[in-house]
Amino acid sequence: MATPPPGLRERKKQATREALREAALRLAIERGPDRVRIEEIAEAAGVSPRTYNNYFASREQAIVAAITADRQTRIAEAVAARPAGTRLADAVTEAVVEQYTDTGEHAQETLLLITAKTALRDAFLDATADIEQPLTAIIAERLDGADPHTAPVLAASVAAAVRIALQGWLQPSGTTANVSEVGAAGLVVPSGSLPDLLRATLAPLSPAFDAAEGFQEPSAETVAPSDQSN
Amino acid sequence: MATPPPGLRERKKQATREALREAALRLAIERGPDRVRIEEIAEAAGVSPRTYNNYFASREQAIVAAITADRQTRIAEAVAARPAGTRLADAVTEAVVEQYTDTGEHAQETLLLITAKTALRDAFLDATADIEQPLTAIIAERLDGADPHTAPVLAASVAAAVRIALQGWLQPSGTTANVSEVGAAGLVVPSGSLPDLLRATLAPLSPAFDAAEGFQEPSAETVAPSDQSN
DNA sequence: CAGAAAAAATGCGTGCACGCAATTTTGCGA
DNA sequence: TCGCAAAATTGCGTGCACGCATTTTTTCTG
Repeated sequence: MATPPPGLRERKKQATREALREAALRLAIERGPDRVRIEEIAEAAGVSPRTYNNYFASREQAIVAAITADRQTRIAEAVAARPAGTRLADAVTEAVVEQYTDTGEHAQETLLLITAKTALRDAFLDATADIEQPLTAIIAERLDGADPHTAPVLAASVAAAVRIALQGWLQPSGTTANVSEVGAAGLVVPSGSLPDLLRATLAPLSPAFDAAEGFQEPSAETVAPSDQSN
Repeated sequence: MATPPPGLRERKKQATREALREAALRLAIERGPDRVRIEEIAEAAGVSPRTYNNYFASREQAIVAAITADRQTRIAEAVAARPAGTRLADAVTEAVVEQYTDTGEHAQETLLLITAKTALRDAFLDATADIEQPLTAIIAERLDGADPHTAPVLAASVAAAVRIALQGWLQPSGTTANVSEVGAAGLVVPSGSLPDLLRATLAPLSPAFDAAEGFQEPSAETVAPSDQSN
């Protein structure tokens, strides 16, 4: 897609970017997030400290990028991979769940690291916004012809929902002094499975997706057997 | 509710906060956003530079706070002010529109200032997240008894949608270099009226709200008191 | 009303994000 | 193959965000 020759220059940039984020993560794990100086990260990646700042705006961003790296690429593919007949809501939901279920090699170790420092956790949560752009594109494609506002809003809503889910997921300790009570019932699930939490969090948005799709095709009831055998 | 005496200490804090943001905005307008040193802001507010940083994490945040200050307070009230019979989607939408339609005294001047510098624009957009918490509370109240996940997600989605709308609204002003035909009186109001834009952007979320409300009352369970046709 | 405890304000030091301008690297066409 | 223009890298300087320890202010108890 418009990148048969990805460009040699661009390759080098991506290589540098990867080297930087890998170095950042490795050092952060080795000696703790606070004991990593950007000078060391830059050196480990073979660039100057100033160049490091051309790639990442903060130390936390670099570290977190090591796990959120190609998420934005995979998310679009994952949605596109769903059969065309699938409800858009389901396609997006399952694609999102898929992204956060991989449990990469050092994912556990990294997640533990992130929960430790607040700044890292925030950076991690902010990184969910990265899926917004790809999602907007893929949703707009499926909703071709609908109101131009719809796709961006739905994509942003999904990103926001994911952020909510992750927020609640890695929150077991340290509560927030809230001014308003949210009911006497149980507030947040105590760190159940992340996939289930994501599904539950995205569920409230399904009607919006259905309506957007329905507006697309006025006829034919969408009563397809929503079997998610995966 | 728990604040008959808002606390004398808390009052002083809010006063200081207000003094800081007002000073920040005034100085930013007077001499441009880049020519304001935090030392001056602090001095104008009668506190030390270090104290300033206890209130705001960045210069941009302080400046922007001057216009987004009590938005989070007003938004909840605005929703609550809507008649009980109103669709929640409409109540929220109109409440949001109301917040961004006031056009305060120096709003025009300030908006122009914000469009100029990218950092300010970003801070302004990030400030929309402030309505998330109040919205969550008020929505959860109206949806009392529903899935605990719903309210936070809907609130976050609304905030995201508002951000999208604002983003698109103050877009055309790219760089701050070329001023060939924009003119001095050229207010940056590209895509029609902001209220309409907000409504259009929030529209895709309405089905989600409707579904949430419908799920609330499957069969007129929740007793509606005497008719309050107001 | 005194004295202690909690909370905020302040000073200081450190690391760093980022603008700017000079330098090196990369890509492209003659 | 040889420049030349665009893009990336780098060094430098400036302001500043934020942790930490100290001092001042406010609130709570006896």
